[in-house]
Amino acid sequence: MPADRVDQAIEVIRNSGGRVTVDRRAVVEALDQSSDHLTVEQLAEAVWASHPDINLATIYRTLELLERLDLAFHVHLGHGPSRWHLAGQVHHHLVCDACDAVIEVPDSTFDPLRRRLLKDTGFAIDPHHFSLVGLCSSCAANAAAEVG
Amino acid sequence: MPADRVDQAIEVIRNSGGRVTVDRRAVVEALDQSSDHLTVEQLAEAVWASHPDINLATIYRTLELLERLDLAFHVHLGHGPSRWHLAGQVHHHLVCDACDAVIEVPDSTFDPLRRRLLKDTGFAIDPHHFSLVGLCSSCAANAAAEVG
DNA sequence: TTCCGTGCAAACAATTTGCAATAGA
DNA sequence: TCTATTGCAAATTGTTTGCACGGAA
Repeated sequence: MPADRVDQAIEVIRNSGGRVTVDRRAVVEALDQSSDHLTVEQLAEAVWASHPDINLATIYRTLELLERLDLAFHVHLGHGPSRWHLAGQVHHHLVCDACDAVIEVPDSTFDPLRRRLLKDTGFAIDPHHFSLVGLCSSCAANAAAEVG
Repeated sequence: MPADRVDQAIEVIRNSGGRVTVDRRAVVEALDQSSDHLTVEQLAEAVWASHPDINLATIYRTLELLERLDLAFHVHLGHGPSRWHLAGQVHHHLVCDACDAVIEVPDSTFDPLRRRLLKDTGFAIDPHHFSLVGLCSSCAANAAAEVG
């Protein structure tokens, strides 16, 4: 039975020479327990639910550390602040420009595009840092209704 | 012979009820003459080359106006400030995470993906506001060399 | 003449940083 | 102990806004 994601991440921090602190564990736990694509503000609130005294700068610095160790990643979804998630199942985000809904799609959806871009331009899409803006089905329907 | 992009944009502003000012014309001209995907800072420098007294807030407000009239658009390319371009040939951007190179690809490259997402999720990708992060061919080669 | 557009400076949001105090290993 | 980590407050960056003045229509 493998240790959970939190313990695994803590081990990576320790093995990399970093110190395991209460603050760092709290940030990793909050990331692990919350949904995907949290803003730093949302993450901070989750952290503060159990550890109200952890400083916002510490959360930023911990996220920076986690990203350096490939334990967490951030993406820019449309406008607004960046959003964070623990490493795990790779997937991508469709962000509705009208209602801010986030739709997740599996990485494999992009395989044909990835192959084509690699062949045409040599460019390798980063599977971690990736989002598309547009209209979700209901907002697209509304937009069509307004025009028509 | 159609009027150029600058005159066309000015006409749209006038017809929409907006006033045609020296400042607005200067911003449109700078956008027209410069390369695509300018940051506001780069745009401001282009504007200031001929009109040093135009205020930065005015440039921001003009860009907001142009976007409202579908005359210009901004995209978020990877990290950093947003980047602007006049309406025109629709294309997309591949941004290298390592060297910040921007590679343009035609809109048609995304047709299969667009059809697939529309079919699978009903999501309609916005053709204007779209970018992919990854590694350009030379940086990907370097990364592979370092690992291997 | 009538408002729209502008300059200016201040507010703002997200994020980063310097430095002294603190606490892991 | 020794130095990485933290708290705090201030600095930074990119962008927006309030308000009084000036200029397009």
